[in-house]
Amino acid sequence: MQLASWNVNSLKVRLPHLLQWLETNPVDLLGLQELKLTDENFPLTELEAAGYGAVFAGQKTYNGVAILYKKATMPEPVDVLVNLPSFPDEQKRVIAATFGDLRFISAYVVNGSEVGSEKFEYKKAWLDGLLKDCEGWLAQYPKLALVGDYNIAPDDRDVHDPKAWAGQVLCSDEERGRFNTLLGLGLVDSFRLFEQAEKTYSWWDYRMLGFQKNKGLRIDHVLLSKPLAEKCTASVIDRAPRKWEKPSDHAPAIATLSI
DNA sequence: ATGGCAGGTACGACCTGA
Repeated sequence: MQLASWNVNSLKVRLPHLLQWLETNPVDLLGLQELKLTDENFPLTELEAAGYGAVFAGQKTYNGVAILYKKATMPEPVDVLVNLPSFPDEQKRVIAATFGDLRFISAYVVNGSEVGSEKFEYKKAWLDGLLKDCEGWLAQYPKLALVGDYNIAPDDRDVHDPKAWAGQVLCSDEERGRFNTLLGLGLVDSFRLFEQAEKTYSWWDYRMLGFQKNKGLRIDHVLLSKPLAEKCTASVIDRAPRKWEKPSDHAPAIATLSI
């Protein structure tokens, strides 16, 4: 089976890309972030026509997350949870659901704007809430996947210009420390289980020809609990849709599991 | 050092993203 994550930066604009991508990448579960639309505008009809069901938590203008599941291979979702129990939040950044014995979570971690800013404090507090809840989830669900836009580049290999980004938002010790704490709880960065090409990123700035110059960061991750990581046979980032007309600034991350 | 691009809101100019 395949588990994936994609920050689509407006599902309204990116629906054609999503449908096209699913045609060639019929993943079983897909976490989406930055829907930027309300629930009544969620394109459920179009996705169901493509063979996918969905659970979603939308929001006007900002944020919004969803989980798509392939109806042919996945059981119906149960125990749907929106947002973090440990961090009450108006912003829709987390959705979780159970498919059989697999707990799948799609997360849109706070950006943080600038180290030291109010939004950065919100990011740290939000991540602390995630860490707290994750500890409980891992105890409850041996097979757990936490995918999403983490807005954290875990180490310098994940940054096109580590010197320029040193200490900056997405790369600071405070953010990386929390990411490592997450790994310490028992999650595995599936991407690093395998040999990877250098300078593989998942996000490129729209400006300054970021993609053309490969000035990117790897901030979108598929994290797996150990029982799932043991079954993981591949983990890649698909740059292809970043080359399409009017792309999202993020590329999808995909893990393949032998289950 | 700065701004650059894109989406949304709403129809002018601003907010947010990373």
